[in-house]
Amino acid sequence: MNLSQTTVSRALNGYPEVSAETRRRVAEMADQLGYAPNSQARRLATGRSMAIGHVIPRSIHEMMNPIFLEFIAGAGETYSRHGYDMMLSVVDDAHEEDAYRQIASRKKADGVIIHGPANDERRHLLLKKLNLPFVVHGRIPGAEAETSWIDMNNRRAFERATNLLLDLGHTRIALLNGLEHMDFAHRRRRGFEDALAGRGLSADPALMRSADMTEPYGCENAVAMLKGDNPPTAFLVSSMISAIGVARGIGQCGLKTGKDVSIITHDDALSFLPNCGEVPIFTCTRSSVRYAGQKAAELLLAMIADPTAKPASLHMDAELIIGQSTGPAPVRES
Amino acid sequence: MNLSQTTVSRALNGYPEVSAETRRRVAEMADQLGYAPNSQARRLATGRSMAIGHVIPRSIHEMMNPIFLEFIAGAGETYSRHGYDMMLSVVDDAHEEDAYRQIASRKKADGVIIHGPANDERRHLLLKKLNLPFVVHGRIPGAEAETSWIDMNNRRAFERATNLLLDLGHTRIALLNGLEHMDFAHRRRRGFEDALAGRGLSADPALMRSADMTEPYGCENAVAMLKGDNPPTAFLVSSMISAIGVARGIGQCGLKTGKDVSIITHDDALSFLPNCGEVPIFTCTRSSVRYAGQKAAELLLAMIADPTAKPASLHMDAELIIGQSTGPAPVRES
DNA sequence: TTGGCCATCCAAACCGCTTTGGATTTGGCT
DNA sequence: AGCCAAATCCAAAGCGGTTTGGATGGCCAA
Repeated sequence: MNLSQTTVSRALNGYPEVSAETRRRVAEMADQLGYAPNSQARRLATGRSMAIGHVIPRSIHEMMNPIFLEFIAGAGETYSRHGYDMMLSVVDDAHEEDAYRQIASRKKADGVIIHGPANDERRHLLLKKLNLPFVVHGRIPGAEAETSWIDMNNRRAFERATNLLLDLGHTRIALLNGLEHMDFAHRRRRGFEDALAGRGLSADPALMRSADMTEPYGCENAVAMLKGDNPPTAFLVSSMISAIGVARGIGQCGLKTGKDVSIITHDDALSFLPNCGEVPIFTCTRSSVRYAGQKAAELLLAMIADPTAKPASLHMDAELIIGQSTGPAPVRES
Repeated sequence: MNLSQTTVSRALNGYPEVSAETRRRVAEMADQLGYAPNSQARRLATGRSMAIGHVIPRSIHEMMNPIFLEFIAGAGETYSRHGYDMMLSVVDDAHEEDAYRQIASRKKADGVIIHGPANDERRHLLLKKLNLPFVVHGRIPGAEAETSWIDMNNRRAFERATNLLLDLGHTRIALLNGLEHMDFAHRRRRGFEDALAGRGLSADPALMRSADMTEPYGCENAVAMLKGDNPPTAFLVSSMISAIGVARGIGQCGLKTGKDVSIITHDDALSFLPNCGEVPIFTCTRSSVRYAGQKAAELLLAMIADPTAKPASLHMDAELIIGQSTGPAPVRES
């Protein structure tokens, strides 16, 4: 070959100051020798780490669940398409801040994604101080205008779902929500309450729950409510997994889902929990979290490419899809 | 301060050639200035990338499921405890090999974990050629002795589960397995068949399925089999998610799980699908995949620390836990 | 006092790339 | 032929650490 390091670098990185012929030869050689530039060296030289960080607290709750993985998968596709790496840090809850600080001070990533914002979110303040670009999956209450985020319209989705149930004649509607200190759950609850209020009804606290969205959570609460007096005729559930539990609970009570008791669930379109077919099992509000991951990544990469740009966000509406789990409210026996 | 770069480096990295007093001052200053060594530079200088790679094909199948996330979470804990980063690459199935090659040639990671080995696995050959340390989550048929791996005893778990059902009087047992081109599913099937053979029975192909372990997969096949002639009285299922589907299917047929029809499922101890309590919902073979992740990471880090060491592996037995979903075979009506 | 030996600390080389600022060659035009 | 701009290519200076091979100074035995 006999070419300088400079030329090889330029050839490989697509700079124009190199003839097509030379570029071809370099590429060929590199290919033949299995050469690829050492990424640490390149990162050091360019000052960009070409990686996006995701900090996930170890605690077993909402976060550490399949929804998160699906999001990650979506984001990961976008990253690799743009030559970025994805860095996951699993940390003790107590060390979450440290993790962000380290990413910033050691330059481990060019940006991060904030997962699962809470009502009293603070991470964005730290990241701003650290000057680390970020995108929020969800929204930070009170910081919507000054941050980039991607979120579905949780309030509206649950408002529409509730309205559908009301239209079907249901008035005793239970809400099995996620943890309401999380922003998304908080909004969903508001949508639920708004819809009820729109019909002059008000939510019955006895029919509302807020917890980690496991399967047993759905089942146990469904059974408890159905066996109580003045039971609900419909359930609005925050996740497919819990909805499956609710369906099980309904079955345990000797009732039929979609006939005696209706269910609407939010469906994140998880690959292992398909809820499709001509008539899906569950009536649902659906929004692909994988797609959200892709878009969040795009937003973040754009921010990194142009740090002067204004914050950009994406607000998506969930589809309301009719499945087998809803029907008219049963006529009151009395 | 007025200390040389050398001294600072040594102080921070715990070398002995620096006085306690100086070390203290350096640490204090670093802390105060929020200084931490740039990781790219350090990596370049040391030649170690201090990261472990996980390549996950984008395809939506077994892999891209919650089990994977739980494993990742376990591994991630170990990594961060040892100062390693976790690098995830989500790639097109067709580019999986490329991803490994890149990791090796660009020195993106010091080692990788192979997920979901198949019956005709080849990745380990590539990695050996690339001289990239790796640990297999699962086992590679025919390469058990020459690779490091961590796996549960799939065959034995399913053999024991089958024997339990046989002891309860079940003879028509259905197997809803994962994709049998995957090693783990293959072994589970063997366990099932071995147990039957041990009693002079043989598996009925009409009662065996192999597919992605979704919820509907469980439900649909349960219904189909139960409505067919000569229906099974018990189901052996490869995942909790499908087992939930099976339970739903049983309900749809107007039957009672644990009474009319028994279920034993494998339980990976996923956080969002707890199957515990005094008497768990499902009788199961249980093995924590999160723990497997921790151990796999430890194995890999040890390999990296001492490249001359012989391959080490960990073979874990699953617990067989009695829950509510099993009971004696119903007496045959005839 | 003097030499020797630690305990400390430091200057400089190096890790493998990108990028800057020239140097050299080529080719078109007058 | 002579000149200039464009096209190529290259040497060397970083990037921010770690590591090597001494220097320096203090302390103790001879």
